[in-house]
Amino acid sequence: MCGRYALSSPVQALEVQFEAEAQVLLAPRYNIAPTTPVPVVRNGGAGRILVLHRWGLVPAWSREPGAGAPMANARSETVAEKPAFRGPFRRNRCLIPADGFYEWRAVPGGKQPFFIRAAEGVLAFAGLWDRWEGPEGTLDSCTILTTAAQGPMARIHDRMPVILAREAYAQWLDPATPPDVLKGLLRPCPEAWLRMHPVDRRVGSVRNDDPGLVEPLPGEPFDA
DNA sequence: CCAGACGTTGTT
DNA sequence: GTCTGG
DNA sequence: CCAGACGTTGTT
DNA sequence: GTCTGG
Repeated sequence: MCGRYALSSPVQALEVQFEAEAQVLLAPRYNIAPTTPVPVVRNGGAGRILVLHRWGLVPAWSREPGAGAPMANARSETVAEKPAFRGPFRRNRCLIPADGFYEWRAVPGGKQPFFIRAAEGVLAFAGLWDRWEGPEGTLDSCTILTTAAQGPMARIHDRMPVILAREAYAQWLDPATPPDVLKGLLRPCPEAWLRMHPVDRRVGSVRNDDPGLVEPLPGEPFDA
């Protein structure tokens, strides 16, 4: 699963890695939660753009945005069939940049959060977006695809975000890519792309947002 | 035909 | 919007 | 994802 | 316990 992540890389670095034109300014964020606006890379009029979408998909046919359960994630195994995701899977695919993401492991007496970061550069989550239009205006929203966790990740949690290689960005974003090719991209990424370590429980509260959240927790036994 | 649903996760 | 259930 | 809230009535 | 907010 992926329900909290961090992105502090400068927007210029994102423009280079994703070959996209940023249409927003970004402040560093170390505790990004569902329902907040997040940067996504998607096709714009003339090329790739980096824009903000609400994290938690609101389908175009929703009666009220915010009604119904939050859809921060979509299972990659069923995304092509589920009514809420099928349309966006065909037409509205996006990349969601992240330095890394948090997962919580149940331990006696509570939950221990871990930060799983990119071994190098910035991660690209596979995402979908949709546009809801109501009387009050337009809401662009997005969701992060998940897949089975593999390797050391699996000791913390059984799901993880789909993370794409740079070589896959164009295929994922191209509306003409056949569904069977897309499905081939929806796999757990190689273990070598990730590093992980326990972090302070402060990350649990979304009110906390500082660089200390992603730092390794001193003295914490780490057998993941 | 119309009405109603449309999601994931973790925990028990 | 599109599918399912009645 | 976790943290935090969770309510009505009548009176001013 | 369950929903809402971030």
